[in-house]
Amino acid sequence: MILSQTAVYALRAVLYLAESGGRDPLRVDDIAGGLDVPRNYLSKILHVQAKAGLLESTRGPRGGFQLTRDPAHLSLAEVIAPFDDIALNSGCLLGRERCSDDTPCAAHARWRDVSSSVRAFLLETTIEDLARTGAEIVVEIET
Amino acid sequence: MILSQTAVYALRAVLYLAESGGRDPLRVDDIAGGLDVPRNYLSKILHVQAKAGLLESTRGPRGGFQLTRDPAHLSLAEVIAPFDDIALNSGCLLGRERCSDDTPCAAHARWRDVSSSVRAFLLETTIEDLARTGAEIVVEIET
DNA sequence: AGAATTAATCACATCATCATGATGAACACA
DNA sequence: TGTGTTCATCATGATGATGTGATTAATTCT
Repeated sequence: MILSQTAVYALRAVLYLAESGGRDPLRVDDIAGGLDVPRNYLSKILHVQAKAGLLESTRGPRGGFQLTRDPAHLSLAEVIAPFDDIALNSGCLLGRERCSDDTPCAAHARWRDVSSSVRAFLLETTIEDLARTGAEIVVEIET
Repeated sequence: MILSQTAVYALRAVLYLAESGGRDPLRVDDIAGGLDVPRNYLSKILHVQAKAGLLESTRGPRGGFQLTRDPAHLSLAEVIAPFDDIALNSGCLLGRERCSDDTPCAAHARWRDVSSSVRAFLLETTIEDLARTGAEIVVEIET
């Protein structure tokens, strides 16, 4: 899988918040229930996102989590960043050094194109893009 | 990382064999030493590749591992297959189902292009492609 | 046959990821 | 003030990926 389970949870939670209008905070219990994701695990993930500034958390009655950012200007990369290393090894697929710039292997240029297209996708796609035609968020993950 | 450590070891080992001419078998000790990779761990990996038919192993003196295939017709995908699931989730990035074909989200088509370009790269690039201008295989992996 | 060499295998150890249950800390509201 | 609600955090466990050391099995060569 290209994203860790944690990053997928993070994305789906942010998406869930974006699709819920975002007027009042949503509780962890509701988000976890809606996504069918482990509650306490999600709680930690949301906490990390709050510390990263993407979410605002409020405790006590009527508390919960809210987006602090406009989904139209929130990239997938930003949501993923606290969990997965997005660098995606822009150099060689195998982590070679001699293969970076000076003496590229025959596949080097093609790989660079491919890997940078993945990066570009994550940087340029917004949460709003995913939300549009808001297909329901489904549990099924490839085994 | 897009590939597991194990898959990277597998690729580098096959590459090492391809670059060594392949006339006589190479011992695990030599490959592991040349790549600076854990010996016994590599041994298991090579064993799996032998069972997959990519390598031939011979025991006893003058034994070791040899490629059974022409590097020019051996794709990265074939080398990786026994270790990493190459499927790369051709559907939605988030594993949604409703987002597959009928009601794609706004990002769906772009992601499908990106993910299929990764798949195409792995399927179409050969070991020989990597070996050409045979940049030395270096240990450094992005932390 | 016997000794040396080499892969194959076994038995663990270590670590990160993913996950659960219980408890603590902040907050709203009567 | 007190009570319930909610996030925050702690302690622990399960699992798989990665890695290590010792032993076994097959093969070659003398």
